[in-house]
Amino acid sequence: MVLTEKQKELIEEFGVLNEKYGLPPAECRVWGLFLVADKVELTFDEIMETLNLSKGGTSNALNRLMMTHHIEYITKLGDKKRYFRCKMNNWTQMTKENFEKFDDLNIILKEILKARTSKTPQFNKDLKEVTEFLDFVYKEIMLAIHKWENRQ
Amino acid sequence: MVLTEKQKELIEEFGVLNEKYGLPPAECRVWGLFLVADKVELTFDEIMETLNLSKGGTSNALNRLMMTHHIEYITKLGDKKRYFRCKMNNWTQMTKENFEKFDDLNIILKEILKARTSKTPQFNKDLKEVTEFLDFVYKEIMLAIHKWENRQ
DNA sequence: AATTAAGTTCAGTATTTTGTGAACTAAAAA
DNA sequence: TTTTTAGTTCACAAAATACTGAACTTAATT
Repeated sequence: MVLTEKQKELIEEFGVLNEKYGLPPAECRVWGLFLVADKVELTFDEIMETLNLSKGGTSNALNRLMMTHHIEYITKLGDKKRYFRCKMNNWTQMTKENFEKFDDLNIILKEILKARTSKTPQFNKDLKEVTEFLDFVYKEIMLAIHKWENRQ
Repeated sequence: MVLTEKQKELIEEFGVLNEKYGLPPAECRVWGLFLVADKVELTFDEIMETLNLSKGGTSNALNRLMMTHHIEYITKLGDKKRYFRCKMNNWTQMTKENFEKFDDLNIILKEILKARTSKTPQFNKDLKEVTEFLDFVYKEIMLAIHKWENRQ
């Protein structure tokens, strides 16, 4: 598969952004390829050749993307190959999970607050307010997602 | 400064969580120390000794935490030392910035959508819906933060 | 039964990221 | 003016991460 310069550029841009969130470069590029490619279904070899990845690297990236539910594969009768494709119906789920991780921070902050000395009342009050703020934002986000899911 | 086992544990827990978001371990521990310590103002040497960090490592961690506005320092007349402390009044700002980074993803997805082939209408429709979802959630989050900032 | 196809696994390498500690700077104290 | 204090800088070492490619597995085909 031949990519246009624009497609390559978008893959890299998408990659750099996701690397910031801890994904390995190869995995980002594979995910990005699914988003920019002119076809929806891609085979192992196509991905490997288009991105100049090794077999091991390709295998690893695809399996990680499947574990995180970003992609899936389908099979075709009388064909041994797998056809991989991007899952587009799980973004609200994915986003929800992301914000749940954001709530983990608040859980630890509340634990910290509970364990703090009483000798620093102003600090404790400030920290309490932070946890209240995070609680509030988290609830509003979940409400917003719920609102989206139940729209007509 | 001597820490209780509980304090040490909380520092590590807070550290592991923040390492997931790309912060170096030493920096996470320093930040965590400010959150669990029985004092609000800590000196360079206190931090270094309490966490068994090197001078360079301590200097680097403190400067990075200052650049990201997580901590600040005050000085005292007739005292050369700096007294570092955690900034607790910038969490709404910090949170806002975090969500702006979340919006960057949507900006790229919209670019990708614009550049896509017209031969994959279902995929394009799905991707468009993702961007609309992300738009919606982002707006609701900003609204929520605004609501919090303007509460009485 | 041998060969091919489609991928997996893993040892080793390359790269990047972190942290150390000694040498350095700049200001204050002796 | 020398010494001490408070911290910075930077070369190097250690550790973690990511990728490659060859050997392997499993199933299908010849």
